[in-house]
Amino acid sequence: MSQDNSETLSKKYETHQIREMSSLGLPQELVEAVELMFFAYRDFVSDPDTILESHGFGRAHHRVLHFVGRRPGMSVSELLHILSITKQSLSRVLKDLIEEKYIIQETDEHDRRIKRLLLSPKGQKLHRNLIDPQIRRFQESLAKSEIGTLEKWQEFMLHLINMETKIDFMDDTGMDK
Amino acid sequence: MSQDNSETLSKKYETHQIREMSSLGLPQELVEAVELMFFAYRDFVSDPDTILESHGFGRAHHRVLHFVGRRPGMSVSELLHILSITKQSLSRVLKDLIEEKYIIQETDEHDRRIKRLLLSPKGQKLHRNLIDPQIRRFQESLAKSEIGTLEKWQEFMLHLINMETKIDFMDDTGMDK
DNA sequence: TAAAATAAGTCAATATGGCTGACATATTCT
DNA sequence: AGAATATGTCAGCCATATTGACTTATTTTA
Repeated sequence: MSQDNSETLSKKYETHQIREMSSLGLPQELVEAVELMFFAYRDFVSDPDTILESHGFGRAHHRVLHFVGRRPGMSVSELLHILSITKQSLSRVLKDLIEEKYIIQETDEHDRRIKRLLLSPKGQKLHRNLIDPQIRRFQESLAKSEIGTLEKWQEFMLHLINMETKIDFMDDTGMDK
Repeated sequence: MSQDNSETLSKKYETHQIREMSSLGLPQELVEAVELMFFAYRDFVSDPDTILESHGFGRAHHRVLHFVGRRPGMSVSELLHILSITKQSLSRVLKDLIEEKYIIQETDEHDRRIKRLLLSPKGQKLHRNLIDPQIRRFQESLAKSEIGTLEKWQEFMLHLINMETKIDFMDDTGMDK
C-alpha cells in the first residue's frame, strides 16, 4: 500500500471505545466466514495478479487463459457463457491474447462459423505460471490444516454455487453429480 | 446474461474433439479447487450485488458497510488499511454513504484529527440485508454437506490468507491464534 | 514554540473491465 | 430464399481502481 500507516490496528483499538455491538443477532461464526471468503479470495488471486501485471494483463486475461487451458477447443460463445460476460467485454481481452499469440483460433471443421480456442505453447506456459502459486497455496494450506483431504472443502464450496453455474463447472471437470 | 445461447455446453461438447490434454501434470483435484474458488466467490457475492444495484451502490460500498458494521468506530485510515485501497478510491464511495446517511462520522474525543465511522440505523439495516443471503447460503451449504461444522473449513481458508491480512482479520474477529 | 508528522480530504488524470445498443459478415439450417 | 447462429466491431457509458500533488486541521516532537 502506498498511503498507509503501518501501525497495527489492535494497538490503536486500545485507545478508543467500541461504540455499539456489531452484527447484532447474527451467528458470529458465519459472519466471520463471510470475511474469510473476502480475504481468502483476495489473497488467493494476489500472486497471479503480480505476474499478470508484468505482462500488461489483468484478471480478465487470466480467466480466459484459465478456461481455454482447461477446455482446449472451446468456442467463443461457450467462453462467454462460462464467464457470464458479454462478447463486447470479452473482445478486448481476447484480442490481446490472440495478437500476442497466447491463444490460437482454429475454424471448426464441421461448422465453419465456430472458432475453436486453444492455448499456444506460450499460452500454456503462462497459464502454468499463473496457476502454480495457487496450487502451492492450496498445498501449503492443506499441510497446515487438519482438514486432511480437500474432499469436504470441495463439497461445501460446490454447494455455495448457483445451480446454473454448477452445470458449467461439472461439464468442465467431468464430474457426475 | 443478455447475449447468450442457452444450450448446454455438454451437448455441444459431443460435437468436437478435445485437442490436447488440459493442465498437464497438475494434480487435477487442485486445479478443480482453483475453479471452485472462482465460481463460489462469484455466486457468493451475487445476492448482495443485486440488492446494492437497487440502491445505486456497488461492491465497494458493500465492503465499507461491512467493515464499518463489524468494527464500529474505526477510523478512515484503518478502513483504508483493511481494504488495501487508496484514500482516493475510498473517498467517493465513503462520500456516497455519508451523504445518504448510511454512515455517520464522529470526531474522536482524544484526537480531533481522527474521525470515527459508524453505521446509522439505516446503515445497519442495509448491512443486515446484504449479509443475510450470504449467511443463508452458508447455512444451506452446511446443511447439504457432510462437513458438519465450519471449523475445518475456516481453518483451511485462514491458511490461504497472507500473513499481513491475517493480522487484520484477527484484530477484527478477536481471535487469538 | 516552531517544525514535523499525522489524519483526512480534494483535484486531476489515467486504466481496466464491466455494460448497452446498433450493426456487419459469414455460415448453416429450415 | 430467408431465418437463425457465431463471431466481430464501433461508440459511448459507468464503477472502481490507480498515481501525484496539494490543502487543512491537529498533534507530536525536537
